[in-house]
Amino acid sequence: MPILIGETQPDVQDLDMLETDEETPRRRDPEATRQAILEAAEELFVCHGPSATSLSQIARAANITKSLIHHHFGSKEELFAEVQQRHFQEYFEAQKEMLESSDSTSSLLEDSLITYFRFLQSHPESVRFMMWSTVEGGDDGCPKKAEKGLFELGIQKIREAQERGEIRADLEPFFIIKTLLALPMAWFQSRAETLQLVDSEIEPEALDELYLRDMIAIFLEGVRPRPTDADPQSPDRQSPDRQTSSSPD
Amino acid sequence: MPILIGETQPDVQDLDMLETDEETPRRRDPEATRQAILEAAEELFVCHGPSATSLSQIARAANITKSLIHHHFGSKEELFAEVQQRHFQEYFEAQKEMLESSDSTSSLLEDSLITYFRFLQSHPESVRFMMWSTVEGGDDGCPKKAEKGLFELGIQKIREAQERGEIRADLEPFFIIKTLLALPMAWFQSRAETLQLVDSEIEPEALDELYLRDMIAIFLEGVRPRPTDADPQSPDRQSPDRQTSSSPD
DNA sequence: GAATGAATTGGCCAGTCGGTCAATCGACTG
DNA sequence: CAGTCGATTGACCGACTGGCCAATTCATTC
Repeated sequence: MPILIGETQPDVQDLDMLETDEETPRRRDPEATRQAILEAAEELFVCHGPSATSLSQIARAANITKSLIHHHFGSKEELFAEVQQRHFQEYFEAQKEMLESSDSTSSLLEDSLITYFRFLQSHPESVRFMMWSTVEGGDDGCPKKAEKGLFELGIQKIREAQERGEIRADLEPFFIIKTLLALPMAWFQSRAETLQLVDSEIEPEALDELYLRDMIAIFLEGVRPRPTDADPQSPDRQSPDRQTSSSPD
Repeated sequence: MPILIGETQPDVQDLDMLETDEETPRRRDPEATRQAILEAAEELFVCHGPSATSLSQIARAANITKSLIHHHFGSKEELFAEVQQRHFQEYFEAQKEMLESSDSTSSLLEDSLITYFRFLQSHPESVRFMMWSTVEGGDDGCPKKAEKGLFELGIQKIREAQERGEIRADLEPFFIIKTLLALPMAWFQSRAETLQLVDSEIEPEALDELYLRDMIAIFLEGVRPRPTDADPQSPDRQSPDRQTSSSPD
C-alpha cells in the first residue's frame, strides 16, 4: 500500500501549508520525491525482482517521471543499490536493537530465536528482499560492516553464556548464530510451498506456531550443555572442548 | 560447459552414421535440439534468473535460432516451466534415492543430514535454482506430488524411529524434516556472503566442514531422546508427548 | 524584480525484448 | 521419384527497455 505516495501536487499543498506554515512551504520537494521513488522501487523490487521491474513502473507507482529517477539516482543499478542499502540498514538496525535489548539471562538464545522468528513473520518483504539480493543483487557489500559488527556482538554474548555454562562450549559461536538464523529464515522462505504442501485446513499462523515450537525445542536442546558433563553414554560424540579460540572470523 | 551442444550440422554427420549406422541417421534431430535448448536455458536461468535471461541468449548458447525455441516450447514461460520441472524431477529423484538407500539404523537423521549437505555442496546450481523458483517461479506446483511423497516417506521413517525410541517423540516429524532441510540449505544460500564475512585465510571447503560438524552436533542433540526420560531437571520443557497424531499434512 | 540553478517534464533515442510468419530444408513415406 | 510434414531459418513486428536531452517550472538569492 505504500506505492502511491504522490499526492504532493494536487491539494496536499494546502495541508502542508497548514501543517508547516511558511517555514517549509513544501512544493517541489526533492527529498520527498527521493523517498517516494525509494519506497515505490522497494515495493516493486521486492515483488517482481530488480530485473523484472522497469523504471517506467517505478515512475508510475511513485507518481513522477522516469527522468526524475535518473536525475536523483544515476541509473537503475544505482537506484537498486540505494534501495538495498536502505533496506539492510533498517534491517540490521532492528536486529541490533533486538540483540542489545535482550537481557543477558539464560534465555539469550531462546529470546533471539523467537524475536528473529517474529521479525521475519511480520516482515515478509525482508525475506524476499534478502533472497533477491542473494540471487541477483550485486556484490556490493554495503551493509557488510553492520552485519559483521552484529555477528561479533552475538559471538561475544554467546561466549559469555558459554563461560557461564549456559551453552555447550564445544560449539563455535559463529555457527550457533548461523544455525539460529537459518531455522526461521528457511521456514519463511519456503512458507508458500509449505502451506500448499500440507494442504489441510490449518491456518498459516497456526502452522507457524507449531513450527516455532518444535524448532525451538530442537535448537535449544541442541545447544544446551549436557546434564552430566562426563556422561560416557555416547562415546563417539564426546567433543572434548574443541579449540574454542579458533573462531572463523 | 554443456552449453554448446550444436555440432549437429558440420561433420558429426559421418560419426553419427558410423555409430548408429542407418538405423537412426541423426541429422535434424529434434530431440537433441530440445535437450540442447533445455540445458542452455537451465544454465542461463540458474546464472541470471528467468527474467534476466533472454531467448536470444538461450538460442545463441544452444547454437540454434530463437524461433526454434518457440517451435519446441511455446513461449518463454513454458520453456522455464519445463526446465523447472526437469530440474526438480532430477532433484527429487536424487533425494528419493538417498532416502531409500539409507539403512534404517539409528543414524537415519545423521545420514540424511550429511547426505543432503553433500548434495547441496556439490550441486550449487540446485540451490540457486530453488531460490529462483521460490522468488519468481510461477506457482506451477509441478513437482509438488513428488515432494509430498518424499515428505510422507520421511515422516514415516521418522515415526518408526520415534517408536523405536531413537528420536524424541514430542517432535512433529514434518518439522524435523523441515529443520533438517533448513540447516544445509540456508548455509549454502548465504555461502558467498558468509565467506566474505569471515574474511580470513580459511578455505571455503574447510569452513563447510566446520559448519557441518556443529550443525550436526546441534541438530542430533536436539532431536535425541533425553537420557533420562523422567528427568525433572527442566520442569517447564517437559513436553508430555504432544499429540503425535496431529500431523499437519 | 531579475537571475540563478536545481527540480521536473515530455519527447526522443538506439537497442532489445518476446513473438509471429512465410519460406526453406531435410528426412521419411508412398 | 514425387509428396508430405515436421524441423529450421531469417526477416520482421510492435512494444518496451534504460538512458539522454532540451525545455520548462519553480524556489531561492541578490
